[in-house]
Amino acid sequence: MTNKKDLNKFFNDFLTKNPLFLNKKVLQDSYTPENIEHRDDQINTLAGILAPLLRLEKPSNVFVYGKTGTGKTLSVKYVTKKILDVAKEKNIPLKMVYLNCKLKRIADTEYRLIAQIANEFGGNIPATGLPTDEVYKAFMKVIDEKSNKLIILVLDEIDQLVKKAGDGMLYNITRLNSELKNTELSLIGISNDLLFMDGIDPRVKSSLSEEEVLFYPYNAIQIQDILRQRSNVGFRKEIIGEGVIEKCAAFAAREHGDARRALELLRVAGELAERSNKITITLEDIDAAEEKIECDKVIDTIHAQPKQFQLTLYSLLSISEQKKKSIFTGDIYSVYHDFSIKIGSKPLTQRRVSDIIAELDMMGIINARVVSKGRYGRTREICLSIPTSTTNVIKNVIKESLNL
DNA sequence: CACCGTTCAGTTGAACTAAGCAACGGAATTCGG
DNA sequence: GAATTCCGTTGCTTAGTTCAACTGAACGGTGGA
Repeated sequence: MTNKKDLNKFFNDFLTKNPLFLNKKVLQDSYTPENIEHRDDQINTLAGILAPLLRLEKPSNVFVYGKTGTGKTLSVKYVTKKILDVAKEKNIPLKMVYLNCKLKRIADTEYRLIAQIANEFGGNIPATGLPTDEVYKAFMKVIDEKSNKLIILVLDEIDQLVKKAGDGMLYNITRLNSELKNTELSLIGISNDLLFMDGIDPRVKSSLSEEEVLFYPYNAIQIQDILRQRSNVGFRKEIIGEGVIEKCAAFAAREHGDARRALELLRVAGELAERSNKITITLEDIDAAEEKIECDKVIDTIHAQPKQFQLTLYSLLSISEQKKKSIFTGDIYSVYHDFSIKIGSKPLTQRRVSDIIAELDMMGIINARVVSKGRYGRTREICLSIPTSTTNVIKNVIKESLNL
């Protein structure tokens, strides 16, 4: 495709040929399907808990557990949306706020969380500079003024927030209700961590999880159902090759039944097949998709991270190229230090780099384990948990974003 | 050989600091009469 | 003289630093069999 003619031909071909996708949205994870498979119990329970809202009564706070991709967020959004619809019809003053506490710089501290909610209601709270209790006051003022009688507050990945900010803030939030005059606030906490509630202040615990809903992982058969349902809408008929759905499901079931992953796998496989002008999706496309997703995921998270973070990862990747064996913190730090000086920025201390490595571990980019090597000290033993084929791509991405 | 104190290379927690930001209040400036 | 703008001060959050305590098993020495 070096000259115009070729490019014209390419675009024309692209338009004339039958697309594999009918409706790609269906396969994206922002999509909320009309019926959610294999989650009837949980949805009914949730609906039962929230139903009093329609009688202007405050429902119990709910705590939703389950691993990633088990449909927690989806089900909660589904139920709340339905209830909002009904409320709107009946003119019930109900409002829902959904916040993902994991999002950096949006809702990952107590201050930012409250500020964010207040801003959702039309408040105007700056990103920094105010004392936290001042923010609470401003928040309550905004909420009470807007005189929405009932509010559902959904806090997704609440475990991440508490890990960072401590459980004192949960207490503050649960106490909000008694401070609010015109408004009833009910909480839905969503957590990926099944053990999250252990080690939380018992007062908070009893107040936050008046009701609990547990989402079990899907098994392979259920994931297959979900994939079929969505692919019927998302793809043209007869596109999906033999065993493709099964393979996607198997991949996902291996990872604790993560349906989101299965769907993503299928979608990306479709995109890859389309790009290489195939008319069906084959098993190879799944493998390629698996790799691509892994790579993209890492690249996305990297882009959102600060410079020094990227540099740390870059150093890590550089080392791992040279020696396959496990890597230790000290190695990374010295390489990182050199790089940092070379590009003319002040290196972070080892303390911070140690934390960054822990973060990388959390993100699943690396696999780190604290080991004691006898009297040769104690360190993290690190190995990459991404395929070596993608490390080069990632290195280039970092290079680019750092102007190396 | 079994046992035990030493030792290393980080890990981890807590206190602290610098950079940004907003609000406050007083000083300086502007404005209309 | 009142209203408005400007500017320094204070107090906040947050990312990162400094300090220091803590860790846990291999090493190497000891003593007993």
